[in-house]
Amino acid sequence: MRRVESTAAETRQQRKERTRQAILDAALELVAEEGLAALSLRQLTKAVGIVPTAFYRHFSSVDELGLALVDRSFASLRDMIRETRRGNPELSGVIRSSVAILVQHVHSDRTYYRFIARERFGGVPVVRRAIRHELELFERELATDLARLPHLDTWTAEDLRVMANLIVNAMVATAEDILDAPPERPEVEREIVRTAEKQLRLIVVGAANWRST
Amino acid sequence: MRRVESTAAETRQQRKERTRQAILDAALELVAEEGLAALSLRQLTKAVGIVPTAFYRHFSSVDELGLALVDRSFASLRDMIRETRRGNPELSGVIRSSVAILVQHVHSDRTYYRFIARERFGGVPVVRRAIRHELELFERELATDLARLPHLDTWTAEDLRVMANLIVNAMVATAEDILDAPPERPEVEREIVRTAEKQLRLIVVGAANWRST
DNA sequence: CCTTTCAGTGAACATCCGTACACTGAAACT
DNA sequence: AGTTTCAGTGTACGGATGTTCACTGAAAGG
Repeated sequence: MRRVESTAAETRQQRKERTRQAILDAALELVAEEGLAALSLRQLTKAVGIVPTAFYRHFSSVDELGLALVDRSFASLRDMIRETRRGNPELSGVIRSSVAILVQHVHSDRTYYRFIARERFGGVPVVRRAIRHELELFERELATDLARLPHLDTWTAEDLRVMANLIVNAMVATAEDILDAPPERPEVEREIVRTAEKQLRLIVVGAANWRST
Repeated sequence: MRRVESTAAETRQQRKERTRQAILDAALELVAEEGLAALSLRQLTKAVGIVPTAFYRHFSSVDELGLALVDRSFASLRDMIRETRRGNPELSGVIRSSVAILVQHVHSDRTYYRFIARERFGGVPVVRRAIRHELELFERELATDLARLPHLDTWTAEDLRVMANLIVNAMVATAEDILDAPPERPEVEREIVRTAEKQLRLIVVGAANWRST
């Protein structure tokens, strides 16, 4: 069982994992066009280069595939928030840099964010619920980060969650806008970025003057 | 051509229109479960009670059906904004009443809002673009309404659009939350309403103190 | 009264779908 | 060396899919 692999090229587990990843990659491509509900097992396996029945060696159902895609996509999102956290904690630059990091991530992991945006409301129930749950965890993380900001350290946990929810919704919408922006017209994307920054600033200003009215 | 209908019961055009509406109704039901991309023409026509080919007497393609659904759904949304406009213009109560009207509309026209939320990001490209366009019009309307509010009459058109966009995104997310809330637990919905109200208030407070920081 | 229009019919089609089943062959283990 | 495991194969199936075409029959128009 715990033998060192004798084959020079590739062990069996490695091959399997490689096929699994190939399935996930192909699924992300196909889902981007028609959505998970309209995903055909046959064209998926054809894109991977395996026979339809071989799919079941890796996933017991399409729903399970969907959940794996949720995991994979949110791993990228967690990378993003980690990177954002490393940035400078000054309030002035944090908005610009956060949006910039978001844009960069959306571009490099385009298929992940397309998947999340697509299946968040549209997907199969079990996948939609999984995404919703992950976004909730994400909001909670964001809320604890927000609590460290100067004006917000006296806020209740609930108010922080409400604010985090608003921010996450705005950022998801921003991500989808960027995905839909024509690549040959960079000024459209600049406009989206400016809008996102203004919205974040509006929220922050609102937070700074909260309960003062 | 312009004869008064001689038949007592129903004229031919009326029958056709009735079938058309039945198709739209059935489509809204089916789309709620799996999305427009996974809609089957056969089960749709079976639900209506007509033969598959009869569908083409009303729509030349599924995409066209989708666009008709967009029209129909946004007609409901326009009713809503009209109703909201009629409300009292005092700032204090406008948030609570707006959210209340939203909730009421989402409940009575549940399938329309489900459709919009589902197909906004997830749908067939042409439908997604149509929804995006309608939401843009809606944002523009909202922006002109916002311009009449006390603190906002000096704002630039662009800033108003940015704010309207943020509000619309938050409200769409709220609508979907309400749709997903379990009907047997009204306290969940109350929580969603409270969150939506707080978010709107946060935005309004931000707007009131805009550029003052 | 005769003709036209046209919403809906019903059979037929080629194609794609998911999945069951027995299989192969090489890697992994004893 | 012999055995087991198992990722991937290949066939075959019953059923659902979208679209075609010629049709029916009642309402609308002349």
